[in-house]
Amino acid sequence: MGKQVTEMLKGTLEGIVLAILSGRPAYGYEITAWLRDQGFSDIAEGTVYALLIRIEQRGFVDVEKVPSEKGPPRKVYSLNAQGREYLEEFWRTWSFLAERLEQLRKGGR
Amino acid sequence: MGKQVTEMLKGTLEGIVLAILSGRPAYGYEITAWLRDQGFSDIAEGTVYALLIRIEQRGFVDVEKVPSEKGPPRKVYSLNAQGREYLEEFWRTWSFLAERLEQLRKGGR
DNA sequence: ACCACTATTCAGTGTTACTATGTACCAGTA
DNA sequence: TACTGGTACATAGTAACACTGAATAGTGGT
Repeated sequence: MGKQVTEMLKGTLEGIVLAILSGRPAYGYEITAWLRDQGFSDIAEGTVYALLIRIEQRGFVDVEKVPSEKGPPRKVYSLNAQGREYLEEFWRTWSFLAERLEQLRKGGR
Repeated sequence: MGKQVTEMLKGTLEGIVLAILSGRPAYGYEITAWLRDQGFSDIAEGTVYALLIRIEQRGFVDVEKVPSEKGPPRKVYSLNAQGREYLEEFWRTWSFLAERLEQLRKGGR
């Protein structure tokens, strides 16, 4: 999609994935497919997996290995209490930024 | 303000500054002060100056040195045609991201 | 002479997403 | 048996960007 999105995703992709997990548990391959479906056409698989490992190490998610009918076992991630707290902080930060951007767009300086 | 904002600003700060310049020409010190005023409390001066040099090298702005009543001369930046084009692309990218984020926030997965 | 404010610059660091590749498991088919 | 394709995860190296911290420099007031 271009470099602009790539840079903008820094910081927000993490929130996006946490938001997805707040709805229901999911695993990497599934998340990647969903993102592509939503128009994030060139998010690399490696990016998602790296991100998942990161949020696991920070303690935002619980992990469970679940056997798959097709292929190797899935690592299913679910948001825990700490993750929900962090997600709420993410939304506050996002709101702050989005409000200022909208003001700027509407001709404000 | 925390690391979350810092990461989220990657890619958007550039758009913010371009949007500011689309209103009227401005110089670094002024932009930094304005940002701090808007609640971006810990955007480093160095960050803004580096960004200005970057967008200058990409050809998005025209630069003019203007003597200041107090202190060294100002480098006044104004958005040129190429910059306006890039800014529009920025808004499209931002909209794309913002829409998906809002959907996610409203419980959609 | 010294300090505060204005104004710009730059070297070094950390974080994050991308590229590219490798590993591995399973089902269908020639 | 060997091959292909879809599923699923991992990782080393790279690029981009914002931050830290410091340096430089001009002006006015004490």
